[in-house]
Amino acid sequence: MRPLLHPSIDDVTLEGILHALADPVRAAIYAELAARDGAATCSAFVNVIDREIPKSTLSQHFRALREAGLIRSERAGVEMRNQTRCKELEQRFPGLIPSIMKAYLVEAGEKSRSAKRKTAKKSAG
Amino acid sequence: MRPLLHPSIDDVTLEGILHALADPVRAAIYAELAARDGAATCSAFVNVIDREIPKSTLSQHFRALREAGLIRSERAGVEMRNQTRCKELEQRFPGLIPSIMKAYLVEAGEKSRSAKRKTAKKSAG
DNA sequence: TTCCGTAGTTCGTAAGTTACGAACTATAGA
DNA sequence: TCTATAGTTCGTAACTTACGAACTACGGAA
Repeated sequence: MRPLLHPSIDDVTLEGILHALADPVRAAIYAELAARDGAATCSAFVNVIDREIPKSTLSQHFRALREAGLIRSERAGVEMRNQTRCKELEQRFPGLIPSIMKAYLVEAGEKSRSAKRKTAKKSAG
Repeated sequence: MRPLLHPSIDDVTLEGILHALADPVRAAIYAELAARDGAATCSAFVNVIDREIPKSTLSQHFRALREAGLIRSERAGVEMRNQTRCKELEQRFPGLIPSIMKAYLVEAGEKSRSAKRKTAKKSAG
């Protein structure tokens, strides 16, 4: 098992960040992590989107976020504790992550509204 | 030749934007287009990065930017005029594009500084 | 009109990337 | 030492991307 790789903040690239967050599963994981105070395990995200994510896939997503410099992971017993590197990232690219998260929430809001409309239609029809 | 496809601004997704701008060639094209006042042709970007980009590849990059909703393209005689959709995008995801461009310029600044250091070393050595 | 040149698109394919199940490693606790 | 839990790695099939060759679209000259 190769050791966890965390790039130094100076080696974090815009390209890497955008690529990592361009995936909807990773964006959901990051948004959820950012919304929490502390750290969270990987397996807490098995249902972060509508369908269940296989754990090998989830593991790859965490690796992608980690190697892009978005999160920091450390082993704690049998599980893994993950947290965002938001302070460092804010220093490196001021305003970037907050504006992406804001856009993420704009979209999440639209989705939940359109879901509600569908539910309303169903119960009306 | 299929007609140019421009998504309605409401159909523009964060995922699409991040994916489009996660490519360094497309980010460079977009940044360059955003820095200009008016529109520019595709072929103006053959050398937007250090090496020359084949025109078929360039064409695909423009399509990607267009279909992500980042630019608007229209035929003008034999060439194509491209411009950003920055005002619409600003309405849809306030602050998103400016903060990505800001981060892009942070990195571009770092690169030019490290290139200068190399040049200085060379002429000193 | 026909021919030619320029600008850009499409297609085929080779190379690269991603997703996921099966098999594995690491750790805690009985 | 055995078992259970959490996560990783590997192999492979599916998907995506890059680029050359061949094409389309248009303008201008003859």
